Amino acid sequence: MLKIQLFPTSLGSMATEWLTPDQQRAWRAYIVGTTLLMEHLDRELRENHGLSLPEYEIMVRLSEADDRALRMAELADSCNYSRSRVTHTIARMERAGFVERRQCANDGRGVVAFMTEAGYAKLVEAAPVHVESVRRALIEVANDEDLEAIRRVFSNVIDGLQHGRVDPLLTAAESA
Amino acid sequence: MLKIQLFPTSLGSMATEWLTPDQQRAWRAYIVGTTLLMEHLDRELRENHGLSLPEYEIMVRLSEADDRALRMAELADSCNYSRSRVTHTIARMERAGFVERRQCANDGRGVVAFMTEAGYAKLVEAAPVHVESVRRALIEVANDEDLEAIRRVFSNVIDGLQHGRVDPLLTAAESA
DNA sequence: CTCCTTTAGTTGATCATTCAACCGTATGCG
DNA sequence: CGCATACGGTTGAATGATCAACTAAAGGAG
Repeated sequence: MLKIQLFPTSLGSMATEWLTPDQQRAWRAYIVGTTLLMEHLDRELRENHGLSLPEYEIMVRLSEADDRALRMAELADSCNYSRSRVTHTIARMERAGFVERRQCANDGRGVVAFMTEAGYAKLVEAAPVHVESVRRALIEVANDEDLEAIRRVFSNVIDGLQHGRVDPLLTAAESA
Repeated sequence: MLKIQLFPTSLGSMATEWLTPDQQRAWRAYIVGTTLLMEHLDRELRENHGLSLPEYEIMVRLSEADDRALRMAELADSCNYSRSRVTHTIARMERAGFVERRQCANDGRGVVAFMTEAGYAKLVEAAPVHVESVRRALIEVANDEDLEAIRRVFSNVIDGLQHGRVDPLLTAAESA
């Protein structure tokens, strides 16, 4: 029985390079580890602080911005979330009292989201616990070289995906 | 204006170690890179093959199993998905004709999901393209040492989270 | 053997995200 | 100046995931 595995075999018509066993192990560990890590961090935030991980990311970005405020599009860009997602998430956070929206002063199209005092207090409460979880789950099981490799690799991933060096439509055309 | 940043400051009552700048950069690159990578891989599978990333993961696990079949609980464990999620996802895949469910022969509680010929054909079609995307987006922007670091770190993450060495309730009790 | 606890999987309601369409505003070209 | 295009953000329906509760089957203790 032929099994699909992500290393060399005569699968498909495409002259494709499959992953080596080492590449495969790295990929699988990354996928499973990331699934567990995100679920763990999200569950802890929700149970202890009533925040989801995306809400936490948004609050971090707002807290770092001048006047704790960002345009919706800037917020979407910095989190790499869709504008629709940010609109829905900010609406929920506004209902919870963590954020308020105001019209942009110099661009009638724009909306600025800024963090309320309640939101800031919530982040102050949640951040130390969250960072501790990140440390225990990831930072403490890696050494400095490992972390530098992660930083370098995922910076390269960002470069490739964000700046169009990996374009599936383009690569499909090249193969044609 | 005090900004929340993930490195040392007098935030919170907990005697917490914040992340160093290097740790912070690794963490941020990982979070943003992972968000982009998952969105990219999921979008490509959906647009080109009508599969979501979780559905693809499930199909890979089934294809690797004896007789291309797994119990629902085994499937949930191997993907690190909840049983409820697996039930809903398998129901959708069954409606699409990629999977069939049967009663377990020697345990009346159990249900076995196995891949149909149509499902297998779909995976054969999708796998080379998906692997190529993984190669281009991640493997090609890392060297062998980087990949070994990723494998080691995320294996450690899995160990810590899956085998109870990071237990938020326990760590909270220890701090009390 | 009976009964209680645990396991396996499902169900349906709710929530969060995605998607396409929409509306209002800004910009730039003819 | 008017109009067409692009931008910014929102909306609501559809989809997928989560959650708590549920049912059926298995196992073990008394």
